[in-house]
Amino acid sequence: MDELDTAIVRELQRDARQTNRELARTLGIAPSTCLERVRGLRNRGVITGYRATVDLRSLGRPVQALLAVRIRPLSREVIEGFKAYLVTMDEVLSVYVVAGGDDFLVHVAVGDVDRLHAFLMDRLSGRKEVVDFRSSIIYQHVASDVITELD
Amino acid sequence: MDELDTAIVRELQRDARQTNRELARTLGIAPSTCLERVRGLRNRGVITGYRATVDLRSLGRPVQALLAVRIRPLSREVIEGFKAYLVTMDEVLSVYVVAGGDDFLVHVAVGDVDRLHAFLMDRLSGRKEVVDFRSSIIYQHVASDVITELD
DNA sequence: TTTGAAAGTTAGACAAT
DNA sequence: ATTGTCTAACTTTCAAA
Repeated sequence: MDELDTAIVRELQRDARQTNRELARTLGIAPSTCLERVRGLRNRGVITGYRATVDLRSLGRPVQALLAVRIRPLSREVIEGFKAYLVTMDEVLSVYVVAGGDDFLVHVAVGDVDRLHAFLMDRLSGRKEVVDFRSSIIYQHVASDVITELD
Repeated sequence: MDELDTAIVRELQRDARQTNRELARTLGIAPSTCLERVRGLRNRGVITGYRATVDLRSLGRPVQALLAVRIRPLSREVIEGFKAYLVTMDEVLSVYVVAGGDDFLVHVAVGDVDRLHAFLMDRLSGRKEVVDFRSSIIYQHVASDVITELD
């Protein structure tokens, strides 16, 4: 991860579909060099993929919530099982397994509040391992699109 | 958003760097048609961008946490100001403005626990509007890479 | 809207440095 | 590791259906 790698990672986070030539020109290196670098970053697992980002509203899912869930018993099996269950559901965008008061934080997006309620009642509260949960409506969500090394 | 648009959005979330020809072949349409569709989705704001995803560990940021922050007063100005402050900091990956007990949930990634502590003490607890916060270490974070319409 | 064909551009491989 | 060159593949435009 020298300066060049850092710049490539930054640029491809900004726009993953720019051409290799364009990227090379930005960095002031030959396209073939650039291609080699990008391949290296991909192979070393620094770059893990290339994804289109979408507008949840356009997909008919304007209502987002964060669910703080407590489960018991706190065994590896139960945690993995519940996590696996969560990620199978289309409503779920993101699952955080956390320390502290809560065990899971689950980011969901649905069509409306009724569907959120239905999700909580029909898919969550019925689970044996779920002993408690709170749901918080998300008013705004901002994600930084370029992640860099620190310092 | 007909069936074709849905498929394009799905495919480009899976792999944003596949060629237009490849995508067209998958969908069974002509490349020129495919290009037109993709442009449409981009212009209509359904697809908001194309981003490389990165491995936080490779960027030297293996320690993640979720910070639940309460701020006062809860005015639009203070909320926007605090949010703007958060997103300027490289440690911050994501900011959720939420209803309920907490006002903000902040996803951060840093190099080690010392730096997490330093962040909390030096950048967060000093702020006038922050009346309380809890930090939870994230053991695991799984994000679904393909977001679809529901039902 | 969708398409095929044409023209211009790019990706990817490779030998040389 | 980086580069220029080469060929095959690709993108993009546009006239026609």
